[in-house]
Amino acid sequence: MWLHINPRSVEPIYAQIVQGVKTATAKGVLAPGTKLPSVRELATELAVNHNTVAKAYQELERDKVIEVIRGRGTFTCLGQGHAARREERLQEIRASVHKWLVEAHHVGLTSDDFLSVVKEVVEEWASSKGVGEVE
Amino acid sequence: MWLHINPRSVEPIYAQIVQGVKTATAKGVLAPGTKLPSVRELATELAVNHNTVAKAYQELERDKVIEVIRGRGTFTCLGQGHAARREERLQEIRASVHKWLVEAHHVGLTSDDFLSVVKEVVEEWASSKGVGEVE
Amino acid sequence: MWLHINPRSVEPIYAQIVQGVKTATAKGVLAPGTKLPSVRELATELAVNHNTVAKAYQELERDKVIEVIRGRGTFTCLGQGHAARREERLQEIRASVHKWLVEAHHVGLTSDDFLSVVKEVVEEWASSKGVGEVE
Amino acid sequence: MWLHINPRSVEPIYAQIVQGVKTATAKGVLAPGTKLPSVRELATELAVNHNTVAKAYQELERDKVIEVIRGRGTFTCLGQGHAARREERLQEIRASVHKWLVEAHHVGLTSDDFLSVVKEVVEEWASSKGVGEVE
DNA sequence: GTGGTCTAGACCACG
DNA sequence: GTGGTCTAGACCACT
Repeated sequence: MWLHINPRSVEPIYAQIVQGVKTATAKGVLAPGTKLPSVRELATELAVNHNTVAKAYQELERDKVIEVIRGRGTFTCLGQGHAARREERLQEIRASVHKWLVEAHHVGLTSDDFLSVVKEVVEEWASSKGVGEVE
Repeated sequence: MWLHINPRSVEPIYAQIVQGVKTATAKGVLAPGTKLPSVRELATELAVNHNTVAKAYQELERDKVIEVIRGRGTFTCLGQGHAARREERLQEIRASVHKWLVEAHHVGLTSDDFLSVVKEVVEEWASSKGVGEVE
Repeated sequence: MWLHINPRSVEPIYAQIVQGVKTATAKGVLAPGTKLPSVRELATELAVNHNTVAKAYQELERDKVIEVIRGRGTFTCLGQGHAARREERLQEIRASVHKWLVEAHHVGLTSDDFLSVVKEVVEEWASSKGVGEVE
Repeated sequence: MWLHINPRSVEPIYAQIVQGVKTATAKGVLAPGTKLPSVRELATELAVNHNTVAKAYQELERDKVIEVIRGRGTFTCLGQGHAARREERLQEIRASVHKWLVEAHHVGLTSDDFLSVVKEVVEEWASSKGVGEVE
């Protein structure tokens, strides 16, 4: 299964599902056009309430990550994402980086240390992205 | 004032205070050993509930960013932070970077674009850090 | 083919069929008395469930847009519509206009802008109506 | 009360709330910055579940019609709406007008009759908008 | 007291 | 069987 949930996390379950699906589609683990499990299927599989999954799916649909085709089910979108929210996201990214940069300094890491960590994650991402991708 | 709060933000106010103090100390705007306003002073100044400020101060004390000296007041710490929570923070940073990397991809940004944004923020930070710093 | 269905739309498929047939008859693309494809024919052609087409045909028959002659097939009606439901429809139109007027204001359009858009659509309709019309 | 709900309507209750608040703000019945009743207050007043109200408020917040100020409550936004979704809305308006134009013809109304009805609603709106408005 | 999240169980429209 | 909506009641974080 390409999706794992931690019900103990502070992160809401529905948000974990959203994040998981976004990650899977961005990585290519879920190719564009793939059918997702139904709301109730995924709910039983993850042992959560179906409303929780429904909320996640609705948010994903709003973000154009998935789409519902009436009577057939839910599928990952082909043209993933739209640039409309790009600037919005960039601001959020900047705020987040700034925040973690401060935290890093408070545990004795330099800006360079911080950058190394980021690069590390990006590289790990790049390599994992290859796996299972169609392209 | 070196601290600004936005009650409209999704970010909890107490977290904004924590973040603000950490930023100010990391930048050197608040030199080590500086006296901070009392809980009630800061509360009236920011027009927030004093419990909110108290919660922020508690968290800052736990993170060894500030220390309370009974009868004298609250002061920024000398030794900035401790390495104890370093690994914990690193994991959080990795999780955050991963998350935003996914979001970046979903608005059509490449990993390189993402890295550029991060570098940009880090550089901006480095330059602003110089200002007002004692070191 | 004078009828196109989009299974991705939020609009139910049966409603799209109803709307499509109504548009075609109103425009004169389907002259009064024209034979429509059978439920099963249309179903296979549109690649939808035949229950869906049947539901659409039932609604169209209720609205006196088409009539079923047993053993012969389904035909578009001669007298286009009846005034019985007129007041009902007028109320629905008013509600819809009101709703979209509000939405228009919320994206910064004035009432005049709104009216212009409506006129534009009406004119476009008038011109397209001429094509293929018998009258 | 500026908000009335019909639990028997086909329209979902949460959508009626959304529509009601949007109408009230667009008309000026709710001036920008006005405090809305809390989720639970409104829920008891309308005799619906608080989750239903919460869903409506969340949608209104996503549409930037209202905003939540932490611990103080929910308020109508000052700068109402953003032009970002304007083209999207215009397309929806066009589709809706087209649809109702067809329906109008099927009950024997001409395009001019239709336009009259629209104008009527717009004028009624304009006059009611004056009432209670600050401007 | 504010909104946010989650569960459990129900009903409905659609295909 | 698909998702969408609603209720009732619970817990939690924030102010």
